[in-house]
Amino acid sequence: MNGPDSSSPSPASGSGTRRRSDDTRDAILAAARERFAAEGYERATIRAIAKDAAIDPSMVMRYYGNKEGLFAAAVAVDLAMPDLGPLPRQDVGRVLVTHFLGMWEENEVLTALLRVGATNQAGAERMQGIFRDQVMPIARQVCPDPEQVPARAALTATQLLGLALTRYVLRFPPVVALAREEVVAWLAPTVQRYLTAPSP
Amino acid sequence: MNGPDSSSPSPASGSGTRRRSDDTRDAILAAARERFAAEGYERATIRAIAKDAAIDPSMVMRYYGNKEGLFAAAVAVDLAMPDLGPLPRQDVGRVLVTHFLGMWEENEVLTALLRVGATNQAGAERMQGIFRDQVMPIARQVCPDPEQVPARAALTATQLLGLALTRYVLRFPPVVALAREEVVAWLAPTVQRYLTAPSP
DNA sequence: GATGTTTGCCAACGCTTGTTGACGAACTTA
DNA sequence: TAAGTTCGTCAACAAGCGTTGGCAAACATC
Repeated sequence: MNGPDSSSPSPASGSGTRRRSDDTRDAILAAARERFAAEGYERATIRAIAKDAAIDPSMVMRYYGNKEGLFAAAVAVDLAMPDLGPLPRQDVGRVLVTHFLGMWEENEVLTALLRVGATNQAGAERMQGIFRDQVMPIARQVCPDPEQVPARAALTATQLLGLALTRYVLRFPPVVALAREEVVAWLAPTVQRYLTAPSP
Repeated sequence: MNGPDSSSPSPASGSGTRRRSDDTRDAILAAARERFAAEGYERATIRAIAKDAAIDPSMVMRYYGNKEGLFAAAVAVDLAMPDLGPLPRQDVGRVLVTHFLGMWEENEVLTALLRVGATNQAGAERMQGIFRDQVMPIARQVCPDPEQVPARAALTATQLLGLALTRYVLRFPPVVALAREEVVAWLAPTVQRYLTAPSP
């Protein structure tokens, strides 16, 4: 049998011997991430990704089934959210904005996901899932009223994703020009207020 | 001669007789706006737009030259920014957020532009132009220090575009669920601070 | 009524896309 | 060494794309 190899044996994970083709698989994923981040879903063609990875386009199909499967495999996001429990309440804004900026600048997957999410339904749903599973839980740690958690997490998302959009996707010059500390100094109070301040 | 008719005689403008084909032109633009807003640049095909407008695809080419020309003609954005001069300083945040929300909900062109801007270079540059020509000037009316105008306008853009992104493009459920008054109540102080508060 | 222009449809072009299947080389196992 | 599996290339496909040019009907002008 020679299917699309949907049972990927987690090559990077410690256990399991590394297969001979895993270098190729990794090269494909790296190229895919780069293309998706730079051009979005439709314009990142399988042929271009294969060329970047220096292999034949049909290999992409064999290892990831189809383009959708490649995208799903390429963008696996772990925001690695910090634990806000043992933190002074007044620091959560600064810590979150700092963490968010760091994450975004070292990880092109996030830009890829945002670019794709803007035009692709599957991409948008993926982002919704990340928000629900990784952002809302940490909001639950600091929100005064549990009932307000979704709304407060949502407000935080508007500010942080708006920063990512204008800085890393649209690249508005004055947003790009801001130093990281400036961004933190301005945005931290906003996030702080959305998460912890009493309702207006 | 029978060129792409680049000298469009502004049919809707009061002066100038309305040509026989202007209904077709308008139908094309309306269909294009809808498709671009719903699917982004690449997936909004000329064939689909023509079908929506109930005409032949070749008509689109004759009237707008090519797909790029169609996009340029379809998304002409006027934010109709209010004059902040005769306004109490403490009201600018609320007025701007309210205006922004209204604009965005009655005008699908804005969603089209944001969706396209995320994957298309021309779209991103168009957004930069709107920010530069329509947003920065009104920031200039209320900013204390002229030198800080770009940065403060940029911060405002991160918040407002982040709201548009999560509410109208990605459609995060908790953001969609917010009532307009809630959005204004939460975001107005943020915008107010970005534009008028002393630097942090 | 004849002439020229405008409006629209039709058929086709060249190209790119995702995707498939056959086949040889490289490697593994016995 | 022999058999079987894995890895990779090549050539091709069907479909869809933006785009083009020709031609017929509708209209305007004289």
